[in-house]
Amino acid sequence: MKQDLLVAVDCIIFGYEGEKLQLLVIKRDIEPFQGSWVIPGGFLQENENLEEAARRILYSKTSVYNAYLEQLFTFGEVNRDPRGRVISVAYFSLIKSTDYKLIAGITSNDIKWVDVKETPELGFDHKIIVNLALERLKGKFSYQPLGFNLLEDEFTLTELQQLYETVLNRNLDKRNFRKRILDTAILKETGKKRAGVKNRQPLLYTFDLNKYKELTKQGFEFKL
Amino acid sequence: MKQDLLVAVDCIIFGYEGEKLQLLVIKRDIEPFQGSWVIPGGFLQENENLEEAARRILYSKTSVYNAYLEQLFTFGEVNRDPRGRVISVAYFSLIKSTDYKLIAGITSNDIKWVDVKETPELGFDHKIIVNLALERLKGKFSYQPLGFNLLEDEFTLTELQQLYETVLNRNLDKRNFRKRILDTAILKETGKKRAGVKNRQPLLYTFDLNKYKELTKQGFEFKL
DNA sequence: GCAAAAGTGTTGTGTATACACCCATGT
DNA sequence: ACATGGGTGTATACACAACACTTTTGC
Repeated sequence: MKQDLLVAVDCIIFGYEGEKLQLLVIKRDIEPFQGSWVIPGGFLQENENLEEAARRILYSKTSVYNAYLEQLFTFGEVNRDPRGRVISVAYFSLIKSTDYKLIAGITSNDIKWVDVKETPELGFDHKIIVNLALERLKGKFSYQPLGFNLLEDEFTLTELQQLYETVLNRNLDKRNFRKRILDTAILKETGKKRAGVKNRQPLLYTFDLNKYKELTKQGFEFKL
Repeated sequence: MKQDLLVAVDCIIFGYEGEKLQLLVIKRDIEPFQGSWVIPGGFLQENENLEEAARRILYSKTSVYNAYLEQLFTFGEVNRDPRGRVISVAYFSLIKSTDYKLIAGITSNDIKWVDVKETPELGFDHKIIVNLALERLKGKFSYQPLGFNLLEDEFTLTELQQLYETVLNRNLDKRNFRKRILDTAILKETGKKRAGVKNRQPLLYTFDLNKYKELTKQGFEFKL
């Protein structure tokens, strides 16, 4: 038994900065699609699992290892790659704002963040892949607290709300948002305030992962 | 570039009979796991898409071609197959009750339906795959009207409710269930009644696919 | 007429939404 | 003192959950 095909892993990497949801794209330096922007990917190695491959690719572009990572979908259209048959297992990842800033610093000509609302044309079928990732992200945001993976460890409620508004693409009521988030009790007050702002200093919160796990076990549901 | 691996497609095939959710399993006639029960699968052919492969496998075991089919997950653990590296793209499928009966008729020693609550040990990592499929099915049932894919074209509200109770694994209130289903208006009365029962004859309904599509476009949400 | 399942509304309870003003800080 | 965003409570509408009796049919 032999198959004349290859298995690749592609990563949709999301960041959040300037109240915009950002996507990491790289410029291909070889054919096919030389010079086109694409999402980072690579071929699966013999001794690695799919998720390991995704983390390897993620790390190679961002130097981030422990980001949120989730399998999205597997694409296998016969003609999706002009070189031949390539099956692509797509993963999507959420990068913390602190890490985002480091990556932004090493920006070169062939790697950059783009606002997902202004995504350029992408090589292969990567536009389709990204669109699916966006739908999934939006869907998951409504019933799972993923937002914390895109912010810094400590954040204000307003920052969190702005993130949700960006991803869900609608405005949320400030008081209702705060009430719901605080009622679920998955946030912990740090007692600190963000200083150096030109108005009242907002309280800083962290995501209480243990509390969240505990609640999840009890069949708790988060919805927004 | 060369990879020493194979891509397989495996199908979790669900049916519904006797108020039980059923899973189609086959007995392997070759090593590895010879004599074990497994879910149907096969290797991806060069000229077929992933979903086409899933349909081919589905058809080869059930003679059903147009069942509900959805990609579930891709499994790629390094040692999941003793023969070597095999990536498996899993699909799950829902078989109408009418088709179920045909398949049940051709039951042989090496293919059978089993109640998912009494699934035997399965070869490879298929138990894990089936469990994931069950979770996904349960999840989707709550917010997408998939039930109709497991019943006959015409069904009674009680039958529909029993199906939901089986899949969701909890009891539902009859009046509330009927109210909600009928309020969404995705059902059409046929005007017919099911005769030959030893009590009052229940009305028969069909799923109104067009209405459902229309409502979905308007951002309607189904929840149970 | 009896057994068995079909069919049918109302009421309370909790949840989601809409909404406006005062507070702290920097300039 | 003024501009900027932070922080807070209530009233209303809506959705969900609980609940029991009458009707039809076959035997």
